[in-house]
Amino acid sequence: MSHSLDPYDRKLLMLLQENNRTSQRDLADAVNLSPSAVNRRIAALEASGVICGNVSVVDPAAVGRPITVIVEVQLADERLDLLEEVTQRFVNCPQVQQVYYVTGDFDFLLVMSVSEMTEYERLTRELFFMPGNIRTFKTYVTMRRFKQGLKVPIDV
Amino acid sequence: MSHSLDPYDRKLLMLLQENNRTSQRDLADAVNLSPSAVNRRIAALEASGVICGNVSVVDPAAVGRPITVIVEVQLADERLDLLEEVTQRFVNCPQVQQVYYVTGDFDFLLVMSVSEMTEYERLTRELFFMPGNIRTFKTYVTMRRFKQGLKVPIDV
DNA sequence: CCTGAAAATCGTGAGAT
DNA sequence: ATCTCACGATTTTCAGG
Repeated sequence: MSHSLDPYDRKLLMLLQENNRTSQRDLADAVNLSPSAVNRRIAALEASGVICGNVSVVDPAAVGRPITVIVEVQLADERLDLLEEVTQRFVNCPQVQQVYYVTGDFDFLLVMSVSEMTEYERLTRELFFMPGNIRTFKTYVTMRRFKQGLKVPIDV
Repeated sequence: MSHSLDPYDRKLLMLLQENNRTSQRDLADAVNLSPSAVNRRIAALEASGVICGNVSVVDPAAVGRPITVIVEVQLADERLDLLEEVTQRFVNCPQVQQVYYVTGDFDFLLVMSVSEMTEYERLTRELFFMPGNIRTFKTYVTMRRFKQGLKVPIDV
């Protein structure tokens, strides 16, 4: 695989995490490289998977999904095949934005984006009450999202 | 404000949430519009804040931050000025990706991206042990991130 | 609000250093 | 590895329906 990222790559990643619409010319100016050097580096970062996506961020409220719900899920049985089945159910649900499998008092933490609590209620039936393997779940409704991003800190 | 999004806008948002590098011509083909119509709509969506960002997604492991930690924070006092102070502390920490203020057993839920547990340990001192106002916090280390995105489901 | 074409900008490869 | 330059593609603007 590709070896350690040099300071140029890191700076580019920082900038692209802020705004990936910045033109390669401006990026070039910012890091003191030529546009084509920037072009090659970005291509390499994408090919190697360091950059694993390029997306627009949509304001949930603007598309009718103002409610973010956080759910702690506790499994009944951690057998591998059952775990797989549950995971798929979570991942395939479009309202589920994030699925973390964690150590501690519960097993999964979900972040969900819903339009109203009735929608969430309906989803709980599909996701948690369905067949089996889920012992309990705990719901937390967010009153406010103070920060929500995927930005990873990158040391220079 | 901008009026309700029509089906064209919704489709565009869906596509841009997947990949905002898709050329406006391809987008135009996908939604059956002219490229310039697509251009104007995207500009409007950005101006109105429906699209609130355009970012590259970086693989945390590839930049030396393989560990995602989830923290439940319980405050000692929910006085507004203290709350504000704590919030700022969380938001300003680069390792903190997400800050949710929630109802229920605890007050804040944080998602953090760190390089090692020692880094996390150091951050707990800055974030939670500092002056006052934090009663307790509970740490959950994620063994696996099955899904991590900000994609909002958009109904057509 | 759309289309279609013109104008400006940008991304990308070739060749040289 | 890099840069410069030139070409092709894309974005953006503008006239007209």
